Amino acid sequence: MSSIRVVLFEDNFHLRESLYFLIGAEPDMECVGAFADCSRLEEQIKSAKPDVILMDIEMPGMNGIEAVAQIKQLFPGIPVLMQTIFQDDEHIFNALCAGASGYLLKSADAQQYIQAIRDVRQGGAPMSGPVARRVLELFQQNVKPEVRPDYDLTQKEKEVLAELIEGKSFKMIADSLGISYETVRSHMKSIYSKLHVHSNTEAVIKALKERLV
Amino acid sequence: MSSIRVVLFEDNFHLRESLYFLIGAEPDMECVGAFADCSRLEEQIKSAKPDVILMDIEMPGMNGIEAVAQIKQLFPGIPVLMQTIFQDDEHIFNALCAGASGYLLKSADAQQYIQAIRDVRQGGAPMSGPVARRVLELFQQNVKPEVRPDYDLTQKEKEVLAELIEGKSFKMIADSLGISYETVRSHMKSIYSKLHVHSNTEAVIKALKERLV
DNA sequence: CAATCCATCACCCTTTTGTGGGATGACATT
DNA sequence: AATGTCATCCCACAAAAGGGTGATGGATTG
Repeated sequence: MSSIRVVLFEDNFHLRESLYFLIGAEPDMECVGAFADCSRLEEQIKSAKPDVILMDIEMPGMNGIEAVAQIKQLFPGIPVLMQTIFQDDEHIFNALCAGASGYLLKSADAQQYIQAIRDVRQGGAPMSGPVARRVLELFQQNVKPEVRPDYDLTQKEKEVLAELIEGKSFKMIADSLGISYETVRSHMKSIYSKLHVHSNTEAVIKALKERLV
Repeated sequence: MSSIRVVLFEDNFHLRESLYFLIGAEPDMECVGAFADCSRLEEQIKSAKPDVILMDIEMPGMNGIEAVAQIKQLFPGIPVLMQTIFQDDEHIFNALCAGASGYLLKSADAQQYIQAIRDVRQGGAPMSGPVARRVLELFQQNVKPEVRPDYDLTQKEKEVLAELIEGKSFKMIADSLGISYETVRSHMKSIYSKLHVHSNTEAVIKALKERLV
C-alpha cells in the first residue's frame, strides 16, 4: 500500500512537532499537515487529502469533538483518531458518538501511536485498553440485551417488513422485491395478524422498537 | 503478577490442543482447563478458578453466547474472550450484549491470542480490527441521545407526532387531543413538509430513528 | 398597524391501505 | 394420498391517508 497520509490537529507545539517527526520517520507514513486548531478545517483537509486524521480533543476554538462531527459530515470516509488525556466516560462517549474511529490516551508511547495509525487505516478501531473496556461497558449498558421476541415471520414476510421500514409504499415494495402488488398486500395481512397490529404504521413501530429486522 | 490462569472452551480437538500448549508455553500463563463443551460449566469454572476464559462461539450443546451470559451471572468478575470465525453483526452484537470482554477472530495468529489474553487480564478489551470497528459503528448507531436534529416542529406538531408513534390513527389522535380530524390532518401536512416525507409511515420512521419525540 | 406564525377547521378529489374473501402451484410432512 | 404451509396472485369494497386550497381568530413581533 502506498504511504499513509496523516494530518494532525494538536494545539501543543511540542507535542505537535514530536508527532510530526515521529510520523515522518516511518517508512510507510507521511505527515501531510499539522495544525494547531480547526479554524480552517475544511480547506485544510481538502488540500492535504489525508488517509487518517489525528485529532486532539482539547483545543482552543472548535474542540476536537465538534471537529470530528464536522469531519464525519464533510468527509465521512476519513477515519479520525482521537487523542486525549481524558479517560472519563463523558469525553469518550461524546467523541465516539461524534464519529471517531479510535481513541488513544496520551499516555500511549510512540510505537502505540504508530501502530494505531496503521490499525485505523486498515479498518480497525484502535483504543487504549481501558478505553476499549469502557466502550464495551457503555455498549452493554445502553444497548439492551433484550431478547427479541420471534413472531414466526417467514422469510418473505421479513423482507416485506424490512422494505416497509425503509418507508416504501406497497407498490414500491412490490417493485423492489419483484413480486406483485397483491402479493405484498397478502404478506402484509399475515404480518399484521402475526404481530397483532392493524396498520402499516403500527407494524413499523413494532418492528423498529423490537428490532425485528 | 502471578501466572494468568486460563480456561478454554473449544470443541475442535486440534485447536483446543494447540491453544492448550500455546498458553502453557508462555512463562506468565497456565492453562488450567480445556473443555470441548459447556456441559458442566459451573463446576468446571469453580474448580479451575480461571482469571480469563477463552470461549468458542460455535459449539455443540450450549453455544458460546449462552455460555458467556451464564458465566457473567455466576462469575461476573471473570473476563470472557470470545473466539469465532463469525464476524457478522448478529454474532458480535449478541456476544457483546451477553457480556463478552473481547472478541477475537480465528484468523488471529498465535501472538495475537497471547497478547489478547494479557490485554483482557489487564482490563483491556481486545478485539480484532474489523470487529472493533463494527462495535464502534453499532455503538454509534444505537447510542446517540446527543445529536437530535431539530426540524422546527411546533408544540402541537410534536404532540401529534407523539400520538402517531403510539400507533394511533388520525381519528384517534383527533379524539385524544380534543381537536378535529381535519386539524390533525393539517398538522400532519406541515409535519410532512418539515420532515421532508410523504407518509405517515415515513414520519414515524424518521421520528423513531432520530428520537424526535 | 401590518406582517407572520400558529392552531383550528372545511371541502374536494385521488391514492393508498385495511379487510374479507378465494385460487394456484411448490414443497414438505404425515 | 392427504394435509399443511408458503409464496404467489386476483377481486371487491370500505376506510384511511395524501394533497391542494382556503378561511378564521389569536398571539407575536417588527
